[in-house]
Amino acid sequence: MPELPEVETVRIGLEQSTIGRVITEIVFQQFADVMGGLSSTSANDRLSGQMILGVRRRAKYLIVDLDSDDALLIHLRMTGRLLVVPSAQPPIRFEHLAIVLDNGTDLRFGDQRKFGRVLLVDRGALVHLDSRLGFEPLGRGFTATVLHNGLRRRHGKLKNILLDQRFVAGLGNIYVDEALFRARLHPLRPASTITLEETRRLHRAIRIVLRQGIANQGTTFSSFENPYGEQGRNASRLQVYGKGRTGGDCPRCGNPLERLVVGGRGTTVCPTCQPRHGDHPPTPSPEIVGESLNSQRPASV
DNA sequence: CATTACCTGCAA
DNA sequence: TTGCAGGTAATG
Repeated sequence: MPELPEVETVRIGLEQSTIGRVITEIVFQQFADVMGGLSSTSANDRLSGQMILGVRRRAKYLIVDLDSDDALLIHLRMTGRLLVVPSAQPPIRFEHLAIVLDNGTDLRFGDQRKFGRVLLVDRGALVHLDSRLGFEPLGRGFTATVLHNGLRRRHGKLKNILLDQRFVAGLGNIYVDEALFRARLHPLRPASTITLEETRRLHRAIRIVLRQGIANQGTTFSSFENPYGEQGRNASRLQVYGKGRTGGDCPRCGNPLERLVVGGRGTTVCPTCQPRHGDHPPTPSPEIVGESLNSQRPASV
């Protein structure tokens, strides 16, 4: 389930191996609509001969800048994969598109569930994308103050708002649950009631879990891999995500984790450490254990 | 605001 | 056989 750290991991991988390469051919495979209805002929006409100038990320989108005014706008959604492989290699699993490059490698896009897209867009059109996305949570503009101001004027459940890409762009289900746990905030907490002190914890937690995810090259829960087919190492660093289903215990207080549905998504909380109402500190003092949690934090990105 | 559609593999 | 997984757009 690619979220910001996974998409960033893919971006870094693509940057290392595709910049300066020229597209020689586009080959459509299983899913004809992977480019949003663009035909194979049109895709080849417009893309062949174009050089890849850079690979950017905005929220969970990848933007491959080309040397005309074009860009490839890629979203992996749930199960999309991008791999760099030798051109002679047979199609990857669920391959929908092969972008043949001039150095004997292909950029291959596959997606079991066909939610993901590789769109050819005018680069100028990206401002519209940008305008409907909120803060980059690792960007300079995303401060605790900004987060606090945003949360207090929103009404709704904290988790829903953190998942809203128009507010903060790049968080998904995994990292929201992790950030809320680290900040000791309940996902159902009305966002407008969050205090500045709590917001500072949340802000810090968001940045820590995302940076840790990137440093570990993403969370491989089932199928995520980087463009070279390597799995992410972050799954073992998760504190709560995925443990609620299996009856796991809170890594901070040892009580059983709880599973609920928030905004239609499976959610794991510690009912003790993430009290639903109020600003009371969790019953067991988190300080000592909390230090060891923080010690997992990787070098800043 | 919440729910459904989009898809498919896999666990229950 | 059912339903869950979840990012986003569309719909109620």
